[in-house]
Amino acid sequence: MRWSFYFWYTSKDDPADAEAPSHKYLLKGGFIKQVASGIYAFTPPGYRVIRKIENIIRKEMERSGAQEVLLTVLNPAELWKETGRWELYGRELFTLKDRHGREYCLGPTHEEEITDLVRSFVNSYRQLPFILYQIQVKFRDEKRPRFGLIRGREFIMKDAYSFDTDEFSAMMSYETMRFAYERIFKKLRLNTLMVEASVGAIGGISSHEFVILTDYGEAKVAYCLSCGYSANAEIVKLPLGKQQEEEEKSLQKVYTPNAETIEELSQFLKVPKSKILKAVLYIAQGEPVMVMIKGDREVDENKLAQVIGTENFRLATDEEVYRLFGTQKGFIGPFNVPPSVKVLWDNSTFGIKNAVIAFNEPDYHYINANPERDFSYGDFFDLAQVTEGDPCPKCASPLKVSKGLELGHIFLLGTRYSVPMKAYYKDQQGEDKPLFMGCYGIGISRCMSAIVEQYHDEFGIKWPTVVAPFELDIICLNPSDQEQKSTAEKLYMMAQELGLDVIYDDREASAGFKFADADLCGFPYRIIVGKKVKEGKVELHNRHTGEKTDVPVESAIQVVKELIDKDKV
RNA sequence: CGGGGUGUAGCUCAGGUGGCAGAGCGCUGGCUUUGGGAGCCAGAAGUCGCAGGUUCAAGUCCUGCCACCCCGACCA
Repeated sequence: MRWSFYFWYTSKDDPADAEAPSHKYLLKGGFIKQVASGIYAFTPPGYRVIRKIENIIRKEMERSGAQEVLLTVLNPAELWKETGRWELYGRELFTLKDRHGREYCLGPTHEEEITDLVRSFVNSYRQLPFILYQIQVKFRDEKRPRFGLIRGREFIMKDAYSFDTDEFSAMMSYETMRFAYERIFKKLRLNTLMVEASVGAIGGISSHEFVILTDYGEAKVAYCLSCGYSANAEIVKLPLGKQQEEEEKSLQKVYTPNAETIEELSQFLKVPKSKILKAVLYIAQGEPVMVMIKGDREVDENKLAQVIGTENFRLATDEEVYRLFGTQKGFIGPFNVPPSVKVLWDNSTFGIKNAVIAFNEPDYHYINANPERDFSYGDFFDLAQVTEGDPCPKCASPLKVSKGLELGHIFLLGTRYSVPMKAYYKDQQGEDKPLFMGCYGIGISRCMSAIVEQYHDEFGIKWPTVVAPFELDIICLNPSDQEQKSTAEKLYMMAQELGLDVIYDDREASAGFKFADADLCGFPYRIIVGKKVKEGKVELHNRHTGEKTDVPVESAIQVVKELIDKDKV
């Protein structure tokens, strides 16, 4: 490709609205163009990267026996009504009507449609198992699109679905996909972590996420360096607190005006937050629920949802707190609690000694409160967010906690879709049985961002060779110099002949301009044709190592080809 | 959906207390340049997010709306 003819335009200024490195460099480097919030178009070089990622995924999917299909973007509402998801999916579903008033959605995922496809062809156990997959655009009206391609409302996804006779067979499909995913992320040069994930409201059986550790992700992952355990933080179980060995001091009532927050209380009383018992009031489906938890911990609302069996809850308002307890937030506690209030004790509160606690008296707290003597526990639950240093559920070593970005998710679904959609097969006894399903997703456009997050420096992107828009950039420093120009042209022809993905920067621009673009756009290799052509030499530059070497013109392309071939192994 | 912020040339931004619409980059033409985003000269380029209001006068003040970004709760 000759750059002077290529539709690729970079910017000298940092884009105003981009924070995450991937968002910034993809915009600045002219790989993507924002169309609306969470909606991006890909330019020719941007789409080249996407296609390379897709092809790596395709190859590994095919290798594991999955077969590619292409389902539709426009999904009729009827299918979604069969599984109840027309309502359940809620406002994230983009919906529309045709001229006859019939309802459709833009597919956010394709369990319904794939199940519909499969039930129309599969009748017998003899046809099972199999895995189908597609690469397609998905639409989700996200509450908050973020960080460029990282969370878009329109995005490219690979989604696969497995169909088996029973759970055991489905586990095999699941394992097949798990291994495929491990290979895919390795080939994409992404350093992912496989974490156990919540099976969530769908009631699946097993679920794993593939995440990279980055500040620009929204999942919280906990992992253990000594035994290798890793999981989405929301499913990490925390044990009952240890019995503290401390002399019980006498209970004392202390005037603590305006100490509404744990922070204020801790400073006012000069007591560590871990010595404070905090009461957090939620309203769940209209009913008050009080969570007692240690002051240095936060409630994990995913865990709370599991315990109370609904996701329909929120923090109580100041008025509600006052109406129930006759005092404001910060002064409520597990004493004389109205019978309508359900009290849940977090595991962390067990065994505390000489704690600070409020007993629903305005402007007063009690210090040196002790369980049994001054208050009594109720039932214990695991409700706290995991924090760094908490014990690993497997080996009890201190856990590490990081933000993670989810790139892939594999899920053993069971019969969640096949039963309501009547996707049955006849078993050997001639009986109808529901298909046993699994689903497996990879966010392809998100992977593009993830790669940039893992491979960049202050000058721009450093694409791994396997996904680089071009593997080699040939820069002719001074196109008006005939010798330089003809050398560059010759090298460009040779590179094309050897089948390299090469871009030839023949633009009329200063050297610095071309170097800056080369850095920003992230070509793994660069050949610079400059003054040294007089000595029969060009410079070879490696974007990843920063290494520069002079090589003879005749062998330059061969040298690069060998390096590229090595990178692709 | 709650909280915060931004909206002026293609891009990045400046425009106290209301008084002629600005800069840098980019773009067009010309000359000179070519190893780290070149120099000089000459130009083109605007519904100041939208609507209403206050005022002799609004980019600037007021009201409403919209869009986008960031922080929190959900998803690949």
